[in-house]
Amino acid sequence: MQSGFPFTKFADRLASLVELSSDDVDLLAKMPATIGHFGSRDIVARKGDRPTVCCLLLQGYLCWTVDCESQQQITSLHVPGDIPDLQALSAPLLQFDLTAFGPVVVAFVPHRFFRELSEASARLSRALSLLMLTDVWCLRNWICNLATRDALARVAHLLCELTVRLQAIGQARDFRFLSPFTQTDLAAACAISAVHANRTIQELRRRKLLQWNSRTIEITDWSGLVRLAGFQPDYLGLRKPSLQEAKDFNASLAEIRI
Amino acid sequence: MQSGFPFTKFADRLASLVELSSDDVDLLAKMPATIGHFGSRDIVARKGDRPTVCCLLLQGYLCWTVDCESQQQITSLHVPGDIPDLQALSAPLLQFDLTAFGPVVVAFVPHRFFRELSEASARLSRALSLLMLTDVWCLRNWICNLATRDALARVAHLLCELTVRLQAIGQARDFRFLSPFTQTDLAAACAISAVHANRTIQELRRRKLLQWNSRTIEITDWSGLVRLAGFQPDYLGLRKPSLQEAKDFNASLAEIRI
DNA sequence: TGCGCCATCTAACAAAGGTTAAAGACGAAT
DNA sequence: ATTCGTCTTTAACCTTTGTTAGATGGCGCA
Repeated sequence: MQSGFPFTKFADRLASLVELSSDDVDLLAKMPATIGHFGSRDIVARKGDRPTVCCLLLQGYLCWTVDCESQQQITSLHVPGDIPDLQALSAPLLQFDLTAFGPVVVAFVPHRFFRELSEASARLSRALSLLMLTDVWCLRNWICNLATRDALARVAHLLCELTVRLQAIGQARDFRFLSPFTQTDLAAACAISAVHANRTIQELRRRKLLQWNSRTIEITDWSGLVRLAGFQPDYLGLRKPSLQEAKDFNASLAEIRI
Repeated sequence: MQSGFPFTKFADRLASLVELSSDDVDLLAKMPATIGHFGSRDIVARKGDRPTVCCLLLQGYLCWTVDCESQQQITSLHVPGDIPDLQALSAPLLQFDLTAFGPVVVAFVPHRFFRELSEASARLSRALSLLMLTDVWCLRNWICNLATRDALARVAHLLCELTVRLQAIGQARDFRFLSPFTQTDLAAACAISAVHANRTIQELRRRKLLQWNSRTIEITDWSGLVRLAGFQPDYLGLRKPSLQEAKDFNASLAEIRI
């Protein structure tokens, strides 16, 4: 299972951003990688580190976190296929902690490999740049989320983003996915208190937008959730109109139920 | 005044991050630039644009803004010497608006020039990477600021960051600087209402931490402001310990007053 | 000189969300 | 099966901040 696995995960993610040729995929297949396993809350890379490898996330979730004013704050969220520390490639001093949520598998890939990729293929170089850029877009959007939405819409928006990003890598096609996040984690991401996170989830449940039971989240009314959140996924840089696909899927679900 | 001016501004900024050799400065001096002037609230580059030049800020302030839920949100702040759209170099699709605050002078510099710089000098390449990276660090810190501090500390933190960044480029040495920002702008940056921004500023004045009159801000108690904000400037990546310098300066001021 | 515009300021009230504390619920380990 | 710890849920109360609306003040311009 392990052999070839890391690069396909990454190829899927890049393919969600740009169209890849078979030459590109051949180049990616040469990726040297060391596999690492982590448990929930393990810190994969720490503030102050100067790693010479990037973390390609294969399974689970990684978040950039920071202990600020005596509470942990989540500043971004990464799904399999992402390389959270790609932008640190040429200036590898970490200013934040990279924390695992749930059981996590990563591939450590030498910085050198990505530099060689960039030189070997203009398209791959562009793809890597886009990958970095979407992280920045996500950060600005995260700021916008915290700044302009109330707790309910904020949580809804986070779940919309998570769903679409999972769908872009072929997961959560049925709007259902496993989540290692506790309500306290959700609170740390959305900058609300844990108690209010609970109130908010219950309100989302009451509105029949989702179910969230014991580590499984299911979005039961996608277009309702999108409307509540004011979610516009263009900032994710995704090639496919996942939202439209999703709407179609949801519509078909609705038909079945009627 | 115009000739040579753009590159010195930029060299100052890079020198705040890494030590530059005279060769590096010679390379920077070859920077081709077109000067542009903008008025307050002008949009220098717009969401959806695909520019082939970067914006080197020479005078005034540029902010990345986004109209989200019918209100303008500021997601980052840039001072002279910064290149707000440097990270868009290789994937130049803009997802946000770059807005001028106050009268602004920029130098438009072709993307090509920065690619050539990176190839010509490893140190300059590293400096450019650091410049991009500090933007990302600032974004994560901005998230942390919105998420973990109340309005008073949030405003204090923003002013601390602004002061240190200005000092790093040789401005605001005496903790006094011109500001084109209205209280409404401050509110848009800190995600508070304009009314509350006013209350907050008055509280900062009442505590004798600063004066803010008709476009001029003066920090009158730097260490008090730093303490209130819980400000730790390491995320700015600055080479010089500006904070220490500042503390010394403030201490000397205090002595004079006694 | 006076007008209009915009920024600042003030006050009263309303709403959203934080805090504390304690009670259930669930799962893992013994 | 029991116990422990963590996660979820509930309730009461309180603080911060938002909202609305109007007053004040400065500045450019006719």
